[in-house]
Amino acid sequence: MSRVVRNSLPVSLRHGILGLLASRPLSGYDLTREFDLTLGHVWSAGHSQIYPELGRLAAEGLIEPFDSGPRGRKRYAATKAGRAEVLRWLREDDPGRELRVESLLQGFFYWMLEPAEQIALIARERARHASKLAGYEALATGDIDWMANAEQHAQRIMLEAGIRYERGLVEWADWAAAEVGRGAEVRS
Amino acid sequence: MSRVVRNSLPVSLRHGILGLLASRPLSGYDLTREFDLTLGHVWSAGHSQIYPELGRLAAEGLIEPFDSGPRGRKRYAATKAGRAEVLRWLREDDPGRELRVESLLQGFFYWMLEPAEQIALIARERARHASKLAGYEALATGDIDWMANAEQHAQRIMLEAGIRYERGLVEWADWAAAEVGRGAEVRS
DNA sequence: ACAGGCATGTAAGTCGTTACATGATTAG
DNA sequence: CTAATCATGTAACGACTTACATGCCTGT
Repeated sequence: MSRVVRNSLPVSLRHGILGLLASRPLSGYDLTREFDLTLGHVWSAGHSQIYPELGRLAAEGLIEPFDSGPRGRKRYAATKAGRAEVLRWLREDDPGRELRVESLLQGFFYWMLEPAEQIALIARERARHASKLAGYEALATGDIDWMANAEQHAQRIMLEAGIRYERGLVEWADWAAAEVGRGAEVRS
Repeated sequence: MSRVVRNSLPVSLRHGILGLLASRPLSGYDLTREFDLTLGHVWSAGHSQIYPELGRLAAEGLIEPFDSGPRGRKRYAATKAGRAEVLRWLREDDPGRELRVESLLQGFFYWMLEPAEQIALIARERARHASKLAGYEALATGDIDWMANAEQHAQRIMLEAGIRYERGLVEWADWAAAEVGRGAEVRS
């Protein structure tokens, strides 16, 4: 009997899926789209990760088949145990895992380049964040009725996190470009 | 001949290591500490990932042993090819990989709980970010001479990214808590 | 008819975490 | 002398990405 106790803590993917299925039935394809569009700015997942996980969740009794549709479409819904697990996760699992922002990692090494080139790279980074910010803001001020229900409202609240985070980084990029100029001057 | 071309793009870890070794010789232990303390707020890595990667980088001629010290300490330095690779990475590889913030993922599902509990969880999240922010600000205003050289200055610039990002999330948490209250009122 | 999007899955390989394992040096 | 910290590594497992593979509907 080498039965291992199983996932002690991390595994965000399964809880992301479970959380979405707790409110309404969705197919693997739907979930993929949801991760891409909605949860995407804090956690991403591709379909090749989602389909196997649906299988595991079903095997564990946390979700169950709900119905079928055209083109082999299969929707799943959270079971009672699945919904309970989402609540347990929210209440008990304090994730706290580190942040990962690959593009900012490069910033630590910009100093190896000439100031002009550094400033150009910072501008590229600014553009990346400004573009995301614009997208989020357009969504926020679009024609969605964010107060329609609690779930919709939660999405609006999380969208605001993205807006503030991206706005912070756009402002940072402007500050950083000026700062690189200042540094070059001081040391010249 | 099934010689695969190798890593086309991602692989941030190797470039993080290479970037650090491009400025000065460091041991695996030093690198682990550096990832933990300095690069940590945008990219993390444990020693069990670093030691094998040092072996691979050495095998590829991007780094080489520099010297040895007590307790088996081995320092490596970037070779000419290694330094060139860092510059190529900065100039050509536009990372753009998605952001990952596990703790914010939970926010999408808070609506399943009572408003009072939601607000408590948001407070926990606020505390997490406020504490990080305080740490970063203390560092920034501490007694480090950030203008001492270009590398030091780059670290100050990246520290500012962390400060602005965490500040944005602290402010977000305050906004979110108020917003949850407002939502509960509207729908009651 | 055919293009585009819907829809599901598998395989191979890399990345990342946790746990295991060991030992040397230094400060108190 | 003994605890803390320095220091390096491996193993097992789980997470994630990219590529492969297939086929069905619907709108034009």
